[in-house]
Amino acid sequence: MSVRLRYAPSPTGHLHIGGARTALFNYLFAKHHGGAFILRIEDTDLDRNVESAAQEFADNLRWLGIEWDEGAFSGGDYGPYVSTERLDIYRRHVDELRDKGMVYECYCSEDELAVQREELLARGEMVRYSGRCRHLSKEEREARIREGRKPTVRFRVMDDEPVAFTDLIRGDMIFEPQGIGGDFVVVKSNGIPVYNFAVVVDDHLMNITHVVRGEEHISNTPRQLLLFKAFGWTAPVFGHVPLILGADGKKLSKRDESIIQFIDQYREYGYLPEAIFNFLALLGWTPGGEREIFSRDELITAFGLNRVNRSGAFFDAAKLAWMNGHYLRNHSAEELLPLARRFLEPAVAGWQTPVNDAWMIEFIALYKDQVSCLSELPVVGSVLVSDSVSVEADARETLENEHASTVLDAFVKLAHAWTDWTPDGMKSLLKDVQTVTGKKGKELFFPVRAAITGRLHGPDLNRSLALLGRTRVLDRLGKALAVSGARPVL
RNA sequence: GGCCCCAUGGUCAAGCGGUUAAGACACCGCCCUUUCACGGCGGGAACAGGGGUUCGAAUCCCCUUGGGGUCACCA
Repeated sequence: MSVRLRYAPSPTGHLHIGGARTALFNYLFAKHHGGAFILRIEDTDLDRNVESAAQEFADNLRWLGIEWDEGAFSGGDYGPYVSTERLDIYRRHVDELRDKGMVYECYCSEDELAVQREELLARGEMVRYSGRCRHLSKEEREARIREGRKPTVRFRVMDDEPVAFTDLIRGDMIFEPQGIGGDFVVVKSNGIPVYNFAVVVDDHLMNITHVVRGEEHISNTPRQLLLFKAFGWTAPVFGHVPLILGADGKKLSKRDESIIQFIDQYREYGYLPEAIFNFLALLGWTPGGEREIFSRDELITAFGLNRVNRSGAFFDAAKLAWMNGHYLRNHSAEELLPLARRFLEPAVAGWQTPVNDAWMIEFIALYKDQVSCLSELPVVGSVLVSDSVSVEADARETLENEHASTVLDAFVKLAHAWTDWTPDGMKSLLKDVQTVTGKKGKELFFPVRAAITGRLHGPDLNRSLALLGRTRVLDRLGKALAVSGARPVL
């Protein structure tokens, strides 16, 4: 039988790196085994559902290159793929358990439950439901209904034997019946099933063979296993992946602002999906060996749950930045243009002469090797992209130096008549300046660079000059000359 | 607190009884370069502690310590 895995988020916010990583592991595992990857929306918590969140999940998953074979927003043979569209399915299954006497209505209020919980917690015991409504008589039930109480439906936990399963990542797991927490709620008082119930029904009906999810779900597993058993179904195989940790060493909280953790944010900063894909795959999993740059197909080929780590992993944004830079360097400026355009166009919006694609490609080529994301392009290249450039202290010092004025004066005079403003042309121009002034090396290049960019460091000077163009170069040289004072040699 | 999970450098991690304990990110130094960046070379930096088992433990077992997850009518 072919393998089927799913990613089943609840649409309560943005896709974050933890969720993306879970989706990715499911995807990689499914594809590795030639099986199906499914996207299901688990929206049983009506209060927390966020409009358009599901759509946003789908968009970001697609952007990352994590495509699903069936599921929400694309359909398939096992739909619907959204919990709230499956309510009647759940209802039928609750009825089935009720007929078997395996569930019962519970009329305890949330306040009453809270009091019991506090008591148990204070006593240091595992919180478990008392079973108070387990054996209510018909009269007692009717009395409660008359009080206006809306019941939940609880699953009757028979605490006679431990629940065990073999986790694909952690090995054998055994839960003593006491550790399950007593009869648990399966349908909320609003008639909507609880996640733990819905996933079981959905996973079975959708023929899910492997459930790969975060470690925080470990304690849910025995309850779900009990449900599978109650229905007489074969449970899927489980694999619990380690948590992604924040700087504090705790499970990454969506409210933790010390770290950028939403996929759409990385998208905004101009990260490449393939870099995030690669990075996330290696967070908590390793193919072994020393390599760490892998294409999507290579990851699919290499992936396996057996090499997933068991301990939590700190999310190292600096390494992601490095990896993204690596991918940037491996793309040509032409390839990057469509992605970089939205960052560059606003940056040059104030320019009198409109910049064309060729200009932007050359600009990208000049700077792409030193940035870690596309949004940094206009920042590192600000001296070429802005019309008001400040002169840094060391650059000013250079300009005030004696030979600077000599070089600049010669440059200006030659430049006025110069027609070839290409990088090669600029090379010849500088050569001529060298010939005329006798200055070379740093004495030649530093003053020119300082004059046109206001700083001593930057990318290739010839190309920078060509990009700036005649008008701007002449304009900036004029201003620089005012600083250094003319010492003509021509 | 109960239940459960985890433990190699600052971080990601290789290692599965015998290694000088890989590699990458970050950091530092040198080289390349007109400069910066890229790149190359080099450096500092780790097996939480204690008991076993064994000729021999980072590797296997136990305990301690530390960290984490979870205890909802949330997922």
